Amino acid sequence: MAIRHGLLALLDEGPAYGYQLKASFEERTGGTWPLNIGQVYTTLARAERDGLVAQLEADDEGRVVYEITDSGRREVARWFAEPVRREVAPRDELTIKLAVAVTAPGVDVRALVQTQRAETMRTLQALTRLKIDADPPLDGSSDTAWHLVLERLIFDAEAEARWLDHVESRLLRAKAAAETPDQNDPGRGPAPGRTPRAEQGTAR
Amino acid sequence: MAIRHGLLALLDEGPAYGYQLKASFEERTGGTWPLNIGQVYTTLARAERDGLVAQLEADDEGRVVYEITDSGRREVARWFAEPVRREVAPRDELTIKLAVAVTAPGVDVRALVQTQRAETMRTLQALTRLKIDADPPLDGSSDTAWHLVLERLIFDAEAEARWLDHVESRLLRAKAAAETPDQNDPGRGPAPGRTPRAEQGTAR
DNA sequence: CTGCGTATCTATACCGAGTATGTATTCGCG
DNA sequence: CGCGAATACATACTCGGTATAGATACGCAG
Repeated sequence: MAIRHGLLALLDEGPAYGYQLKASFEERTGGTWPLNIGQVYTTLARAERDGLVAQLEADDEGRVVYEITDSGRREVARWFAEPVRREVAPRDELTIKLAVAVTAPGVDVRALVQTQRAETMRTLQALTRLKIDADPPLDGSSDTAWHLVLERLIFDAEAEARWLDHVESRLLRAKAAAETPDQNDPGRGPAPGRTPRAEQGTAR
Repeated sequence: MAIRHGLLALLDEGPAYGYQLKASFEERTGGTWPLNIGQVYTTLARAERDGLVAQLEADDEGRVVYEITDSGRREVARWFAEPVRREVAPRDELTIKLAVAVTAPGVDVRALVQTQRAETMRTLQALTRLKIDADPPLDGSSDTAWHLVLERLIFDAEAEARWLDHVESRLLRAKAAAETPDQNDPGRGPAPGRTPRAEQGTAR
């Protein structure tokens, strides 16, 4: 519902038509998040269905202008007042991939991690370059939003890189533990020659 | 396509039916990502349509068993070999909210940030508690995957908290800069009245 | 042993986000 | 003039995700 609320918040600043909303939204995120125009119209249609916005009469050029309703205004206020709750963790493709990979036989997890790390660092560098180029408008200019978005992307990419390093060191430690099957770690080392969890889940 | 590939990778280890796949998937992520069973069937149906899996004859109990095809196997290999590329930044609700909030009139951004920070810290603590409880199976046990997932969630939550702090300090500096419009900050303060990088991305 | 709840198993309808495409008009510009 | 880009709206489609329905099997309390 992020898009819906975002558009609603824009409409809270005054009536607008679809294309205008698309442009406003993209401007605020510095083009980081291009919005498909079709999505704007369907989202507006759904918001209208739910009584959050209403169509005004078309303007001089025949454009369909939308206006926020009282109900919509309340919804925007609620959206801003309530924090985003991460009850269900967002499904991240990389995390899924690694979770499956470490438990699947015959997957070279270390290669996977290293390939991914290189890619993540590439992303991170591209973002950093963008940030340097676009440098710091310390004022309250309209670019602040775009900077915040950019910095969020950087923080996330850094977290991803750190996690990949962490995964790698964990893999190394697991490997070391497996290769020194002497005691000294009572009961932890898996029995050599067999893969734990040969069964799994829905035992038939 | 994360779900599709995840299920495909599971099928790469041997034929299975829908419910089994759901259970396997959830087991590998320690229940972090409950998978709606309906999604499994539709995903399997689409994968079958695309020639990645095929139905075997129903087993003794009449369950619909799927098998991966050669094409599917290639797809899995490709998935593991290629890194996840973040070409288009994922749309994060919080980031959208803040980007809109800082440019919207009449939104108390600092309150928003603080409310969100409290919520993020709550999430982070809950995750940390989980991690401590479930503690470290340093072996190659079946819990490794679940630990990785959990740690990823923690890293992400930490990044979010750090970002919120960063946003707050940026807001403070902007406020300070606005309240002391004297110089004394050579070259940093933007020329009053104009915004650098007015173009950028989707130039309006 | 009867029946109630829970787990297993499949299936379909629906929604929202996202993409692709089609169509028409306006506007800058060589 | 005309061509391409920008503006503007609309629809069809895919995919991930949720809700719900319905069927059978199983444990176990009364």
